[in-house]
Amino acid sequence: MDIKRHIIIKLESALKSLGIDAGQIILERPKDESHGDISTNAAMMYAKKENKNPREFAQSVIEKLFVPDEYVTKVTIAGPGFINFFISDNYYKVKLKEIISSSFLYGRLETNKGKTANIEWVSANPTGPLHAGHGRHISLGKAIANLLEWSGYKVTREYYYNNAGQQMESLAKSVYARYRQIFEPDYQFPSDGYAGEYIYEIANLLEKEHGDKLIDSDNTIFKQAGENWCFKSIRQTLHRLGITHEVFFNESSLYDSGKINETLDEFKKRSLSYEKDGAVWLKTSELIKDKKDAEDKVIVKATGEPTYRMPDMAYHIDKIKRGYNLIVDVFGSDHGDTYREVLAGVQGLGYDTSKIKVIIHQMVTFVQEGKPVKMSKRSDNVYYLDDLLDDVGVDVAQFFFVMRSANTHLEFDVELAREQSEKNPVFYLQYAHARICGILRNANEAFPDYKNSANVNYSLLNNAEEISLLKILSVFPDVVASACSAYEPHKIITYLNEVAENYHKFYHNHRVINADEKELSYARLKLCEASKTVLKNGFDIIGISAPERM
RNA sequence: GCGCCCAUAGCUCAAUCGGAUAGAGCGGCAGCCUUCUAAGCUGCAGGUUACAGGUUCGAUUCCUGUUGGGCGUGCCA
Repeated sequence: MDIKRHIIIKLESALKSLGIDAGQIILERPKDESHGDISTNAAMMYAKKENKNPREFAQSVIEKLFVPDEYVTKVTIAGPGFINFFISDNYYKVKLKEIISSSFLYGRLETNKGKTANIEWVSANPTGPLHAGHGRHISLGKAIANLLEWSGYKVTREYYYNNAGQQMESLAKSVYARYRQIFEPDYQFPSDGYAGEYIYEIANLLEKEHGDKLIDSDNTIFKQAGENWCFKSIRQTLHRLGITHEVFFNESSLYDSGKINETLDEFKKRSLSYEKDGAVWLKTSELIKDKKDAEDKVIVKATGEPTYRMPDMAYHIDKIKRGYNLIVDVFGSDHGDTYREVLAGVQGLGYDTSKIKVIIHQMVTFVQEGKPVKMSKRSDNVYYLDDLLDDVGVDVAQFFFVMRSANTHLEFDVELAREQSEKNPVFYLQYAHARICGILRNANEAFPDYKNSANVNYSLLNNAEEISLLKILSVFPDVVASACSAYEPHKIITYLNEVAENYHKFYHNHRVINADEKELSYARLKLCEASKTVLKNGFDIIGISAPERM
């Protein structure tokens, strides 16, 4: 039973009997209770086309709706011409049964069932551990991947791995220098080297294993040791956050398979590239249409080496060819320009880029006592993601990173995040869950036969707090749908806050377990179970745990 | 200079393809624990949605301009 569908069908047939072939009808959940449970602006939309007074037109629509019926108790016209539907409490009790029986599946959608999605994110180069600033990117991607899964996609999580180029040479030189300094403290550290403390650690490992035998070795072993250490570090941090990528796509494979040259040839063939100053340029100024004053970009340097755009384009072509229904890229705002170039190039070669969705998120500032701080525990003055996770905990970090809309700058209050108190917004939600778990534990003792009770009298749930809790629980699937289509997991958090608020109010006003009123207790316990389900499922999407005790 | 993004309560942020009286948390003030978790609940105060125009039944949302901030603007990735 889907009430929205029910109402849409009624509206469509009402409009039809007025001679209007309705296109899309938009239903909303009004903010104000007095405006009913569901409202539509359809009358205003079509009145305009028909050149009629919206309120009068709404009235003629209502006359054709044939309400009240089993689930719709009342329909009113309000404001400039909204049609407001009031839904019977009985409907929500049917919903409650559904929530209980769906359990961990409640909120999972079929919208994208049978479709595949690829999401690529993190993709940090193996030149050092992840730092705190990476956190937003990582947590956001994790939550979006979860959202896609909840909407029905079969999701492939992918990491674009780049262990080539200047950066790796620099890493090798850095490791070598630290290694050699063990024996020759005055040995010069390269000016463009990685100053991080972890380089010492890698060097020490090499010394432990090989002594001084590597002094005359070439870069290879240092590069390998550095890469291995860094990549292991990255994966360990990701593991702490519960992230596993199914695919690590190695950039170098694009060279090995000849795809870079292939792509380059295609550009030439289509006259989308030209040579100038010894380099090859892509005509991005012509290819990019939605940005003013776009300039041409170099894709092959005068040295003969492709710039990063080349493999990026070949990579996207590869992903397109793999046939996903959706390809998601997550980028920080510092990559805001380059993705346009890459997509424009790919599109220029005739590929359909409409399936590629690029999520751009703004940067993070870590704040303490109201001031932006460079948090560092080490000599290299870097606040690593592991340090942040140690400081505030994995759940809190994940929550804070996903809490806000991605396209606005995020202020991460480390002080607040560290606080294990009611001030911390994570605990408000988790506390509601733990509270429910406590009650359910008590119920097992108070009513040993509760678990086996088949017939629960839901009609006993009649208080204002019970009804509004039921109503909020019933819209969870809609919230998942809207969060997913907008790629905005923070919408889930906003919603869960409403759930927790309604639950706490219910809890505060009504006692659940009461030996004298067994029937009522059972009904309320079901309401608790449903609340727990919604909270738990929501936590799963945003990627935090659901504690049973706090 | 140019491009992209942003500007909402003292602070951090929401606001359903443009909807009805712009909402939460924190901070401030005032209350509620002999009953299932007080990490909770209740009440009060706090706004010209940066500014100026425009579009329309209706604008925080769309358009133009101005101001202020973030990020780009490498033959780095």
